[in-house]
Amino acid sequence: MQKDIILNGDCVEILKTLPNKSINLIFADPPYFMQTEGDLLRVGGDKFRGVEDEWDKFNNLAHYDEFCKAWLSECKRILKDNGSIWVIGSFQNIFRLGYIMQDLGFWILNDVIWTKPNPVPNFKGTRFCNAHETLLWCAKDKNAKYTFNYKTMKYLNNNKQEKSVWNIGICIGNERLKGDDGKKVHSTQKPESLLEKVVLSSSKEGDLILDPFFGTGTTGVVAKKFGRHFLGIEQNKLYIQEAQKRIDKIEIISNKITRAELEIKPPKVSLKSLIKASFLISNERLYNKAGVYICHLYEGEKVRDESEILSIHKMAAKHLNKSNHNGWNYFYIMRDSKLKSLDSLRYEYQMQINKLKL
Amino acid sequence: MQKDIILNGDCVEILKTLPNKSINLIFADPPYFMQTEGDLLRVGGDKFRGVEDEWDKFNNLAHYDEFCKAWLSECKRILKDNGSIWVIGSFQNIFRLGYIMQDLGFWILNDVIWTKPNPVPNFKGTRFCNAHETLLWCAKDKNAKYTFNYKTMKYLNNNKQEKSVWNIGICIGNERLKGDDGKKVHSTQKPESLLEKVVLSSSKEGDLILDPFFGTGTTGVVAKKFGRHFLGIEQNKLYIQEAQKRIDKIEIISNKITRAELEIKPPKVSLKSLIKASFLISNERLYNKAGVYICHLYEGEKVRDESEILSIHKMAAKHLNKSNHNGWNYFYIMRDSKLKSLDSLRYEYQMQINKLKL
DNA sequence: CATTGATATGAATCCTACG
DNA sequence: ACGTAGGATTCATATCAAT
Repeated sequence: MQKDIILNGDCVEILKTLPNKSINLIFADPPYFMQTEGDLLRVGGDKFRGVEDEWDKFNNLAHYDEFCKAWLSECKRILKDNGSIWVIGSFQNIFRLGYIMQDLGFWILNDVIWTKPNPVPNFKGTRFCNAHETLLWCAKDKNAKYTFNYKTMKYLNNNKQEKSVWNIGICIGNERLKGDDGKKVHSTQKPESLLEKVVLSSSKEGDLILDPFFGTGTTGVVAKKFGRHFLGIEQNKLYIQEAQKRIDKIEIISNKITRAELEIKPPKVSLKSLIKASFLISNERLYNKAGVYICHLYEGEKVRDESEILSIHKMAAKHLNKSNHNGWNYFYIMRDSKLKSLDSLRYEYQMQINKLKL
Repeated sequence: MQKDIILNGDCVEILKTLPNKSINLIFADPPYFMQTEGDLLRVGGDKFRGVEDEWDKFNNLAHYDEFCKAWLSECKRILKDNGSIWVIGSFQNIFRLGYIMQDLGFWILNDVIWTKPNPVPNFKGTRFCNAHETLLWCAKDKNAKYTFNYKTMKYLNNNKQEKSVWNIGICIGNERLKGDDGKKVHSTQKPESLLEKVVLSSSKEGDLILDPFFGTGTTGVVAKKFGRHFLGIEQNKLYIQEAQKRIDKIEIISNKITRAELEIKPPKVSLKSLIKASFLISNERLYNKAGVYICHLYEGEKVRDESEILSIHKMAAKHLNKSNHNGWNYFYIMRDSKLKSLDSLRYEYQMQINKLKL
């Protein structure tokens, strides 16, 4: 299957040609069906140019629904079982999209709010200024596994759990593509920083990311930058040209964030193997963080205190008066009159194993 | 029709008894159909108590849809033509609600995001922390008029246009109703500050506000406080008791904000009537803000410059090189060697008229 | 009384690899 | 597919006890 290309043509027709379960991640920014009528004039009388493109014209809601069912059904078919899909919209269309996706069996993981510090104001003072758009992030079905680089997102959010509300400026300045006439090339170009969160949170290095409404290629730019592959679908040849120019300029970044190295799980190590490798001594005494003796190793896999034989986790929980706790983080051994955590031992063991393999 | 009472019984059945076009504003906080399964344990093993109420149980999405179609249809019937409706939900249900409301012909004015600075975290690190809920604000149909106290909301937002994203803390502390056991009375009590924005933005003093899922009565509390009437529907008698206790304690506030006095429009006055009342002189010269002569009054309704006869608005626009402009704010006359705006004259004229009426 | 620290809790679609 | 065991996972705020 070809990668890192932009296919020119009708979205649904091209989606139909793609093989089943072949895509890791989909980002879709479909027409919003804005249903605007007449001209909106700024104070002073010049015309506000929002979205007036032919691609945003539909006869009615039913027509729009039908279109969305078609492309979303194909997306579900071509998505890998452990893939996920992002769809962006605004109040005009996001309720159509969400409803249809639920009906198709997609399982909503989050609705993410993109709040804009610099939205287009409501010129006429007739409503609240529409200062956000909504993204739907869905797994293929209720029980499907999916990639979520939780720790990466936490790290990038000042070491706090990332929330469902993202504050990101709209695409302006140098990032915004402009034609020779100085006018914006695409009426709804998305900011790269928005796509960066999408890509970093829900894909891995080398993944294939599909964007069925590629436009001027923000998805391709970010995918390439972070070492993912992309596949674009776009009807408009001018957009494709502009997108390709942008993408060709991008240099690939590879670091612990793009490679999602923060997501690496602690090594699976047994107490027995730690004893065998002389990281622990048979029947060795275990202490808590404060250096208080709690229990001792017992027959390899268990620990024993004054009354019971338990797993390290159950024993830790018992002495913390909780129903469960991670024993690796709770227990310490004494080495050279200093406390040393079991957790650090398993990492050291893992490193030794890795060296032996080389 | 009775007001300021809480009706006990089935939501849809009671809605059916209410007369057509009798309600100014609806605020609906329906069950969300959370679809949780099993227990969610906190670190340490104690159970998280979210929504486990019977009222949030439905067989499936189709069952939930059917329920929502029923109560939303009745809401549309009883809403006045110039009324509006607010509905709150989260990603589990808001796409059902939005889709159904669009199908019923409601016209979405805004989807407002309630972002929470203090949400329940995602304990297991499996998704983005769900830190918001969504409110839909809709008019009865596409062409319906509706109340929006734009200037009031702007005033309350540090004189900036209020946006579609509201940052409000969840309901905790003294505001949160607790039983004798110290546990929350209602699992989803909404903060009063949320309802305050709803009521102040989209209703007038004396309006009748319906809440078909009254719960512990936050809507009633805020409605009474701001001089609106309310009508509650609630199945649970305990909730009704608690709500009534809260409401009885409330004292009514009446000021320029609750009375929406900032919304008063400039008086509709003709140039002719200003001349007739001697606020203007026939053929009087008009100046711009800088005191530069622009044109003079011409036959009562128009103004004339060196080349054209136009309305004051078109003339202002012409001299500003715009396609339109408010002439009342652009033009000044000379009185006692000082400039005086046409705008101030129409207010003075209006005041004189009002005094004569008394 | 002010400050610090421990504990409780809020609309939640909340684990996963292995046998 | 299903059960089981191992073990990974939270932020803001209110309350209350201790200093």
